[in-house]
Amino acid sequence: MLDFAILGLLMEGPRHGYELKHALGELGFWKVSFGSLYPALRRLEKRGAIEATGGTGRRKAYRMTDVGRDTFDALLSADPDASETERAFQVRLAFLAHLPTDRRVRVLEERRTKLTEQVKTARATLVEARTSKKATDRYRLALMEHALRTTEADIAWLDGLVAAERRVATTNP
Amino acid sequence: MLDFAILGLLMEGPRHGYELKHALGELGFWKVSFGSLYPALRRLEKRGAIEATGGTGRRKAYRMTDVGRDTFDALLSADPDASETERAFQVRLAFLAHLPTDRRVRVLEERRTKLTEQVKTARATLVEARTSKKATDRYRLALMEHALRTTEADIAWLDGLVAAERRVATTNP
DNA sequence: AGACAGTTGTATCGAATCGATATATACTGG
DNA sequence: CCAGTATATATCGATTCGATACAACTGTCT
Repeated sequence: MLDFAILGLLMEGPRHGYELKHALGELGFWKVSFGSLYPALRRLEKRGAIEATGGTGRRKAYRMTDVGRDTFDALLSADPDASETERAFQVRLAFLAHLPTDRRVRVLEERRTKLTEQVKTARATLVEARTSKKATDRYRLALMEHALRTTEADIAWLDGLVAAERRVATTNP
Repeated sequence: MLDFAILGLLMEGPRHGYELKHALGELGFWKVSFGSLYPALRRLEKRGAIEATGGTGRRKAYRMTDVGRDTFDALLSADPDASETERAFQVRLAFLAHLPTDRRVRVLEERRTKLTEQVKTARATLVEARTSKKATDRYRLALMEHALRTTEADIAWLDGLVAAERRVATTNP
């Protein structure tokens, strides 16, 4: 996933490691560590997906290669299977603009489906915990409720994104 | 952190691996993998914190030892440093009831402080992104906004927990 | 009874990621 | 000019992940 994210960022021009880390961090959902980042850059370089261009001073700027662009397109277009992680989805979302509208909506709706199932089981678990003979710990109940509410909020957010996408699609056909 | 979580769950009685995985999953914030769980059990057993008691059939139930109880207390009482992870906090929260009220409030408020700082920088980043010359990608903006709103919701949630804690403290002094 | 499918349960492998730490250069305020 | 902070790359060991294998137990259909 980190490889995907790096490639996505490099699509907009050369960057060096530190910049990539900050750019990722700014998205708000992943403060990637140097221990992940630099090995990832090495990985991508070895595969020929990126190449180092002498940066200013001690900086080592990397830029995309044709292989890299192909790799990125492949990762972006691969339809997300059910086992896709929260983080994987968010990275995909960050670069969703590279896909055509209909594909975007599909990605969003698949995620929605998954979250809806999660909410269903979470609700069941919560009911179980509340009606259970032996009282569940107050803080653990709070954690469950919070997780549930957060997921519901995520669904609402997705709905907003889908609506926006459809709006753009109709006004700009 | 997994070790901490396992110990916390075992505080309430013997459990076997599969049960521990499900119990953790039910809390809603961590679907731990077998690849993490079984090595962790091995780790704890080697340290003498837990011991296997012959479970039914192929099950291997583990129970706490005195060493384990001490380890758990130490982990629980150690005041969380600033670098504490989201997940570390949530695990701590799951077992917060083992601490006295004043310590509980302190844990919650330290977390609150941290999230408040996060909100501050996230807001700044967002303003920067919106007013920047080169327009930021729509989906990346959406990700930032969502991360911000989620964090704000987390803060409100924490406030609720603190309020509840104080209520309990005064009605039940 | 027997066969077959699904759930339960433990285990292990390689790879990705983390968190801490080391080190060194550039910038900035006093 | 010096001290402190931000920038920047790098590496280490340990943790966690995701996939997979496999075995035993629990039905259920015939």
